[in-house]
Amino acid sequence: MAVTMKDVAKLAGVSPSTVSRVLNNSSLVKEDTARRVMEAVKKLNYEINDQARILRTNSSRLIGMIGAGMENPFLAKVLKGVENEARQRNYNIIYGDSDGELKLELKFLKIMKQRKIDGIIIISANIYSSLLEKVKESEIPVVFGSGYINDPDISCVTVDNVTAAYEAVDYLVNNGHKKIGVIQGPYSDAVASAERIKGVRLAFRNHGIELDDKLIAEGDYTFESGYTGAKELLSRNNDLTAIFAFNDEMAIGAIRYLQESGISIPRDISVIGFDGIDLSKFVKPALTTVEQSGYELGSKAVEMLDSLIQGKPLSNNKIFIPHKLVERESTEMHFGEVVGKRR
Amino acid sequence: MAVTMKDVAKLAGVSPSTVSRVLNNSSLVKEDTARRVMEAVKKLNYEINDQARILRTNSSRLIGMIGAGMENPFLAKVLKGVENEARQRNYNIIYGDSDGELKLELKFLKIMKQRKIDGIIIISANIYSSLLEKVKESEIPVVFGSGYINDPDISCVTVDNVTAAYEAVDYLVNNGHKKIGVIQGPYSDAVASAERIKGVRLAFRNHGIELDDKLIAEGDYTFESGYTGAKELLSRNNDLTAIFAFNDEMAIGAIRYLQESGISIPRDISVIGFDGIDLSKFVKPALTTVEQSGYELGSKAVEMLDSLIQGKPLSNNKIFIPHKLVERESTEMHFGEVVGKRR
DNA sequence: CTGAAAGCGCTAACAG
DNA sequence: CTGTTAGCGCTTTCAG
Repeated sequence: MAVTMKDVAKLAGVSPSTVSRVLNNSSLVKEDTARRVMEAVKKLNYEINDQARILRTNSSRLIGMIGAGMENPFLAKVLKGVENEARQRNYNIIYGDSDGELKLELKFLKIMKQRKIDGIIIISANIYSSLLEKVKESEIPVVFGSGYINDPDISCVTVDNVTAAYEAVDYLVNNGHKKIGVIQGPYSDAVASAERIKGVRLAFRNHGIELDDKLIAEGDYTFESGYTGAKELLSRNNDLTAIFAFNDEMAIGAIRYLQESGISIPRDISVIGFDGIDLSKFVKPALTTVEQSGYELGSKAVEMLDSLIQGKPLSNNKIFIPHKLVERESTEMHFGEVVGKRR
Repeated sequence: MAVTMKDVAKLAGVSPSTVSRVLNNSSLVKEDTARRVMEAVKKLNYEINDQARILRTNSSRLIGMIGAGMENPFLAKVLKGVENEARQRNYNIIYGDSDGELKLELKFLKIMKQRKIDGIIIISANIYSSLLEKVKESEIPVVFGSGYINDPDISCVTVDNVTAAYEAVDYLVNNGHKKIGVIQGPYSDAVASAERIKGVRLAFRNHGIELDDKLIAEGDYTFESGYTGAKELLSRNNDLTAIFAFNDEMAIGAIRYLQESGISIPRDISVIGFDGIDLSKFVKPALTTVEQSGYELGSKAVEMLDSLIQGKPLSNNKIFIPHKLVERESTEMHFGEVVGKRR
C-alpha cells in the first residue's frame, strides 16, 4: 500500500540496494544515479520505513526514559533536556511515568526491551535493587539520573546531594540558626532524600548540633506534603527558626502553612528549598534554594548514554552536575532568642 | 543472539507458528501444547521482538505526542494523562517537544510517520495551517488538544476557551471591576489565546465596557512574561483594578510585580489566572483561577484517538472538557474609586 | 488443532 | 560503482 524502496528503485531504474545506499549516504554511488534516485524519492513522496530498518539493523535509535512523577517541574526540565539532546543525536524518546512504583518500572523496562530501545535513562527516586538487577541483566545501556548509584558498573549523573544538603544546613547555621527542621523526601526514597539526609547529619555533627528525630518530617515532594510537614514540625518543636525542605514545592507548601499560622518569613522562620525551579523566583517571599539544572542533568544523561550505546568507554561514569545556593528572600540571619517574638 | 521464537519452538517441540498462536491467545491451540510453549518461554526467558511484529502486522501500538513546552505544568499534566490512558490501552508514547516551532513540529511528524505510529496527539498553541494540512494528508489518525479546530475532519478536545474567558471577565465585572487588564498568550497563538480574547471581548461588550488595546499585554505563558506584562499594563493604565492572565504562571508573575511595587492584592488589584495548576493553591495570596484538568484532557485525547485508530466513528469529534472558576484570595469586590488608595 | 511456506521492507555481504 | 541474494523475527494463509 505505502510506497516502498522497490517502487523507488523501479522508477529510478536501479536496484533496491542502490536506493538504500543513497538514502544512507553510502559514498560509493555515482552522483548521477544518486540524483536519479532522489528524484524518484521526491516524485513518489517516499518515506523510509523505520521499522523495517530497525528489524534489519538491530538499532532502533530509540531511548527509553522512565521517570517518576511528570507533574514535578524539575523532572519536566530533565525530560526536556533529554528530549532535546536526544533529538540532536538523532534519537527519539519513548517515555513512561512510573510514579515511583516498582511494578510499573519493571513493566516499562520489559516493554522497552521488547521495543528494542538502544538505551535507557531512569530518573526515579526509588532505586529498588530489583530494578537495578533487572536492568543489569538486560544488558541495555543505562544511565541513572536521580542520585549516586553505588555500583561501579552503573553510570549515573546527579547533583552531589550530600554536599548540597550540607551546604544548605551550613548556610543556615552560619546565619545563627540552631533549631532547624527538615522536610525530607519519602522514606522509600533511598537515593536523593537519603543522600541529602546524610549531608544534613554531617553538617549538624560538624557544627556540634544535635539532630533530633523530632526535627525531621517526611514529605513526598508535593506542595501538600510541605504544608503538612511544616505543621507537623511546628507542633513538635516550638522553637524552630529555620526549615530546610528537600525540594522547592515542599518549601513553598511549608511557607504557605507558616503564613497561614501568622508566622512571618523570614523574620520568624527562615525557609530554604532545593532545585531552584523557575517558580522559586516568583513566589513571595522569593525562595532561597539550592539550585541545580534539570535540563543539564537530562542532556548530560543522554550524552553519557550515547557513548555507552556506541560502546565508547566513559572516562567517568559517575558525574555530578553543579549546584549553587542562591540566597533570596525566604531566609535571614537569626539573632538569638527573643521572647514572645512569634504569634 | 537474542532468543527467538524459533528457539522456543524447538524446545517446546512445535513449530514457530504455534508459538506465535499461543503468544497471541489464538484460541485454536490445544491447552496442553500451549502450556508446553509457555514453559519453554519461561525457561528461555523469551521476550517477543516487537519490531518484527510491527513490521509484519503494520501496527506499532505507538502514539506520537507533540507538545509545546514541557516546562509548563499544565502540559505536564496533559502528558501524564496521555501516558496513563495510553498504557491502559496498551499503547506507548513517543514524545517530542516542539516549543511551538513549526519546523520542529513538521520534523516530528515526519519522524513519527516513519516510525509507523498508529496515531498522533498534538498539543501546540500554534496550530499552523501547514501543519494541519500535512497531518491531514498523512492520513494518520490525529487528535488536537489545545483548542477548537475549525475543520470538520479534525478531532479535538479542549476546554471551552471562549466561554471560560467570558466567565472570568464576567466574574470580575460582577465584582465591581471596570478597568481590567489582560495578559494574553503570544500573538502567534491563534488557538487558545485567540479564543480567550474572543471571550474577553464578548464579556466586555455585553457589559457595555470598552476594551482598549492599552488594556492588553502580550505574554508567553511564563512567570517572567507575567511579571513584565503587569509592569507594562500598569505603566499604561493608572487606574487598573483587576488583571486577567491567560495562565496561572503569568498571573503569579504579575502578582509578584505588583507586590514589589507596593500594590496589595487583592485590596488594590484583583488577579485571576487560568488552568488551576497545583501551585495556584499554594502561592500567597492563593490564586483565583479558571480551573481545567490537564489530566482529563490528555486521557480524553487518547480515548478519542484510540477510537479513530480502530476505525470506530466518533459520535462527536469536538469535545469540551469542563472548567470551573475557583475563587480564592487573589480577587475581591471592588468598591469604586478611592483617591490615593494605592502606593 | 498444527506445520510449511511466504513475505512485511529493509540492509549487507558478495560478486561482478 | 551496482545488482543479486539472503535473511532480520515475526504472522498468516493454506494444507493437512
